[in-house]
Amino acid sequence: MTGASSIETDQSDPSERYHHGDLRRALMDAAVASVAEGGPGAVSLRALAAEVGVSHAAPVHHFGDKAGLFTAVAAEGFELLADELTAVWEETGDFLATGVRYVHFALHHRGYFEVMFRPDLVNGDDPGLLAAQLRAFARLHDGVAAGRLAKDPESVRLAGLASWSTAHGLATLLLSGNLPDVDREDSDALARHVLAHLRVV
Amino acid sequence: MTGASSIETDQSDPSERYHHGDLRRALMDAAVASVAEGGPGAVSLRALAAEVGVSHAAPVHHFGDKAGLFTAVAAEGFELLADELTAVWEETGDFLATGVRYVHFALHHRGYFEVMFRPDLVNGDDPGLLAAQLRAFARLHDGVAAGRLAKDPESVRLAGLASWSTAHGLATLLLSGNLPDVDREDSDALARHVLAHLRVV
DNA sequence: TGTACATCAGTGAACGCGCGTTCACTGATGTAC
DNA sequence: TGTACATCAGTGAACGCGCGTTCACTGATGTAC
Repeated sequence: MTGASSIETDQSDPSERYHHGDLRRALMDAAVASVAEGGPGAVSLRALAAEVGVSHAAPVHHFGDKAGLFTAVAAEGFELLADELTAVWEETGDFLATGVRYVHFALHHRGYFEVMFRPDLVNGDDPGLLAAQLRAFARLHDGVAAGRLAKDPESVRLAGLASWSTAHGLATLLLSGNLPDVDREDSDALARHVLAHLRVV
Repeated sequence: MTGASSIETDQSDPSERYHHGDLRRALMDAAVASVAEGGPGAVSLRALAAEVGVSHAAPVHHFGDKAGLFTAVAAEGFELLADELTAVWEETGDFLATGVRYVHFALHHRGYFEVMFRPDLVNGDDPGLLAAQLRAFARLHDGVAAGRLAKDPESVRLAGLASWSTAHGLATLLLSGNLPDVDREDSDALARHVLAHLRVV
C-alpha cells in the first residue's frame, strides 16, 4: 500500500469526485484566506463553498453554521499562536522576543488573528476554543512572571496586561493600516523597538 | 424673536413635518448609537432612516452613500478626541493622563472609536477627516515630545508609537470583551496602572 | 469474499430577508425682483 | 409686501443582489455478518 487512505489513492480530479476528501480543512483554509483579504465581514459561506468547488449547502455538515466555522478558525489560530510563543520562549527565554513574535503572528496570520479577538463572531463556550485561548494566554503570562522581581500576582497581572496591550495595539494599528509609512519587512525590528519602551521586559 | 431659526420656531411634531430639521445630525447620532451597540457591521442606512422617522432614501441627500456617513462620523470622532486630549494636556501637562483619556474616550465613545480606525469603511481622502486625524495625532505626538530628554525625531516617534500602541491595545482589548473581569468603573485606574509600565511617561 | 445496510457527505432547488441604490416625483424653503 | 421661481430635502416604489438556512434527495463509504 503506497496510499495510506482512499483519499490519497483516488487520483481522479477532486472537482469531479462526489466526496471532497477534506472539505473541513479546505473550507477553513479558504475562510482564513478570505479574512486575510477582506476581513471577517467579507466572509460568505456561499463564496467559500464555490471556491472549493462544492455546493453552498455543504459547509453545514462540518460547521453547523457560520459561527461554527469562525469558532474553528479562532481555535486553530490560538493553537498556532500558543505554539509559536512557546517555541520562542523555549528557544530564547526572552520575553521581548515573545512580544515581537506576537506582532509577527498577527501580521503574517491576519486571517486567523482578525477572528481570534472577535467574541461576537464566535461560539464563546466552545471547549476547544476555550482550551486554545487558555494555552495562548498562559504563554503570555508565564513570560512576564518569569522575568519579574516582584512576584505578587497583581503586579504580574498588570505587567502582563501592559505588554499584551502594547503588542496587541501595535499589531492592530499596523493591520488596520493606520501606520502607513511602516513597511512589512521591518515590522519585527519596529516591534522590538516599540516593546523596548516597556519597563517589564 | 425668541427662536433663532425656523426649525426652533416650528413647534409641530417633528415626525409630521415634511422637512426633518436637522436630519444630518440625527442620522449621525443614530449611527454612533448603532455602532456602539453592534459594531460598524450592524449599521444599516435603512434602519437609521426608520429610526429617525424618515424614508430610507433620505440619507442620500446628506451623505451620498454609506461610506460618506462613516466618514462624517470618523471625522467628528477625531475632532472630539483631539479636543479631549488637548484639554487634558493643557490642564495637567501629564502625558500619562493623556493616555488615560485616550482609553477613556474609546470606552465612552465606542460608537465613534470603532469607526475611526477603520480605513476600509471610510473615504480616506476626505479633507475634513484628514484634518481631524492630523489634529488628534499631533496631540499624541506633542505630549511625548514635551516629556522627552532626547529630542531626536526618530526617538520621539518610537516613544509616541509605543504609548499609542499601549493605549490603543488596552482600549481594543477592553472594547472587544477580551478582558471580561475588568469592570468599567475602574477603567481609568486600570489604564493608569498599565500605562505606568511605559518608560516614556 | 460477497452482500445488506446504516451512516455519512454531498446536491440543488427553494425560502425569505434585508440591503444599498436609483428614479421620477412633490412638498417646503428662501431669494430675486 | 407680494409673487415667481430655483433649489433643496424629502417620498415611496422598484431594482437587483447576495446572503444563511432548510429541505428532501442521492451518491459514496465502511462495517457487520
